[in-house]
Amino acid sequence: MKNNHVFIEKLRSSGLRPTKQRIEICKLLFDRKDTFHFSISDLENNLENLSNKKISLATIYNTIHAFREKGYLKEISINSDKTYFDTNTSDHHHFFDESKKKLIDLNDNDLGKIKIKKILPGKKIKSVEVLVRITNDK
Amino acid sequence: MKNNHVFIEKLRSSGLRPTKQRIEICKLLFDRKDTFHFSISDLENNLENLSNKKISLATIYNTIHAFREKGYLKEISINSDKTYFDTNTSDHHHFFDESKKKLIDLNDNDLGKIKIKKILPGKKIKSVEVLVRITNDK
DNA sequence: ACACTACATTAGAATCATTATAAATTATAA
DNA sequence: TTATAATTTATAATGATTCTAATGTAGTGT
Repeated sequence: MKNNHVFIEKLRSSGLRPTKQRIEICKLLFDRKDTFHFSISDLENNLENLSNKKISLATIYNTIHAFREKGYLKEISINSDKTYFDTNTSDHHHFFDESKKKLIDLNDNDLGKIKIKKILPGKKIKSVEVLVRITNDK
Repeated sequence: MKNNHVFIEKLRSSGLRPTKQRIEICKLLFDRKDTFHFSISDLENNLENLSNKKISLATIYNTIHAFREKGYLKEISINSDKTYFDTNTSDHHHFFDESKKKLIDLNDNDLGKIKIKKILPGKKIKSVEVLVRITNDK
């Protein structure tokens, strides 16, 4: 259980005012052992259950976008009606379980090295994202 | 310039009735040398310019979804407000040029083999998608 | 050729995630 | 404490996609 102070510092040091809504969302996202993959509606539901203070949907969107800009979160590319975010911001990839609509981390050991041989002059690589779609095996 | 007959056969052989709308869309998508990456609105614009018959938006959606189901098209995972499709249905991956908002094919030679070492019991791999985001070098 | 039926097309309405707006509230610095 | 700039909020607007139900059309059998 982390102290609020940790989050207040985290926010302040990246130029975000530590409001109670932001701290509440930090606690939910970052005060946990495992990676958290979530959509805005997941987050909304979790906030409603775990804290009795209601945070407006607009604030949830604003906060998550601010957190993404500050590098607290990674956005994950899935073709889905919803956008997914990941509290694990390190270089890594994902399974997407199409039956459960759940993301699963693939860490370095789970995936061979990816070698990109094509070079485009004047361009640089910003990120490499691998998504492995899986389904129930029949 | 391909003959309509080619498309009529293509459609019929996969169980789709060769209607004039479907043939028109086939001509636009598949009567070209290079891969075509497009969104529904791209397609809509192209249809409006290149053919004088108007095809309703609902039909464009229906047709593209049917074509995807029949394997004529691949859907591409980018985080975007729009869904993108690709006339190249072979196993391949993409650059996404974030400056130009354009997709570029990566063919087999452009990318080393991707090895997935993690196995989840009861699950099978449906697809592997690699997206390499690039920006202007500077 | 005719009629039948299942499949397709269509305009417009509905849906739903996300973004914008503008008024009220709050954090911070002076 | 006060000023001001950032933040939160309810609500409206947006826009891609899906749904609906009426009309049209292709293919089959007669």
